[in-house]
Amino acid sequence: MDSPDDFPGLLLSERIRVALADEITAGTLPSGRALDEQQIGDRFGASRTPVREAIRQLAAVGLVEVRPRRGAIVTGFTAERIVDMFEMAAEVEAMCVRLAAYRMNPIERSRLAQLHEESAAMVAAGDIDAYDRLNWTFHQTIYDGTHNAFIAEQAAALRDRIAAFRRTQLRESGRPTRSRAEHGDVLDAIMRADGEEAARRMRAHMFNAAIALERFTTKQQSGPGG
Amino acid sequence: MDSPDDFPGLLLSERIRVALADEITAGTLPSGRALDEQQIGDRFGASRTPVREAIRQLAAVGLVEVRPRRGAIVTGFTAERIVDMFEMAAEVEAMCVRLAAYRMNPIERSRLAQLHEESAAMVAAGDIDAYDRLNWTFHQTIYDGTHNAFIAEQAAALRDRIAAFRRTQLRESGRPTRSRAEHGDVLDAIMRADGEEAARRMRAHMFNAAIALERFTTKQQSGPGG
DNA sequence: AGCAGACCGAATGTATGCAAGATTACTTGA
DNA sequence: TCAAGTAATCTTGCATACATTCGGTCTGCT
Repeated sequence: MDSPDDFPGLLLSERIRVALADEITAGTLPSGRALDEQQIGDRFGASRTPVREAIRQLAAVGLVEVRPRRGAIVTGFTAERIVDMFEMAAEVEAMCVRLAAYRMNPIERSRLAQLHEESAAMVAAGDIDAYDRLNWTFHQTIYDGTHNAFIAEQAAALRDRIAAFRRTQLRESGRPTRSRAEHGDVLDAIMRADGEEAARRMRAHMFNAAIALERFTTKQQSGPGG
Repeated sequence: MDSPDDFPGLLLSERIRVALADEITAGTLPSGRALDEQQIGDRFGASRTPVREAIRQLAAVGLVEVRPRRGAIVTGFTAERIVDMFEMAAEVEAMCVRLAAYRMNPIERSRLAQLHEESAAMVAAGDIDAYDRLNWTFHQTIYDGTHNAFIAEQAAALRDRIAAFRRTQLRESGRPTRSRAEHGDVLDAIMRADGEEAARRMRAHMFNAAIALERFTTKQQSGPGG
């Protein structure tokens, strides 16, 4: 897993950053684990310099915390913090869909409906990964529908940050079907340009996803970062 | 201005980061300006290492853009992008105040009202800096009132990012008085625990601040980063 | 004269070495 | 035996040196 020798074009610090991010979200590096620069450098066959840059990048995304002159530790994802992150994500999604419902042009609305149609086959086939990818496109289309590049960037960045937890919840039995149905409800409100209702339905959708995640993780006891 | 010799306790990279951030938001470093690591290091009497870290930190908050092996340039803040940032800030503030109106306990509401009372004297005295600081505390108290640590962090970070543009708008004649009156409207809705109304009023407040900024900058032609 | 290719310079990326601060362990005293 | 102070060690922060790549320019060919 720790073989940044692939991707020869990328910067060494970038490869280390991606590798560390994977290990953190996968739980290989548990919450609170101290990140020793020299040790990580040895593990990747690199010096401390690119490791330091990678750690700072991870700190910017919130995956690690750096204490000046005291080293970096993996961010502690308590259950409460994950709930908080999900609520923030839900509110941001609601915000985006409210603006998008008012601002999307007919072509954008049509594309959104088409994406929703395409997802039916994936849910029927049980292809969670494919559905998750199309799910991302669906939400990204809504972000862009706000016609606000900054909001779209921030929303996408936030979604990336909770990606590790988000993908988990789709694995609960029956969740993809209900997830798609909720998408349909949101889409319906968007088509009627009812932003407030779309926001309410999106909040409900995200709330249900969070509930599904909690049910799934409490049963499995294998959440990322414990 | 470039004297990071003050603040001896802080890390050198942090001092450079703050100094560069100031110069960017103040317009001393205009949009698109290339940031030469060696040159900046010489200017601050430091080596390239802390300069690199500072630049990466600035990239994380969106003040500069780093192209791999091609150096960093100051982010271009077009008028449209500033408008987008203000809209995002307005929506986030509205989101926070909506949640806070539902969740703040009596003590927190009382403290918010007290802050509002204290601001009256500063507006009357025309002390913009003092009012701006109390303004920050007012909004931070609302963030904390969401009882969601993650949302509070993100909202504060976003507010920091637009701080440079925000302080400018208070310098328009008569703006502090109107700003405080709008705060009073928001506070009123919070006290009645009417989250939706508080959100609407907060959106209006932020919208007015953006309008004031635009009026002020178009008259002055001295917006940060041009 | 215009364009293509190679060479050169300059800036970034990485490695290594040194200094300062923090943590830990040990010693000494009560 | 425990607590406080001190010293040793380890880690981070910074400086310096080397490697690599990108951009510009010069030259040669068409």
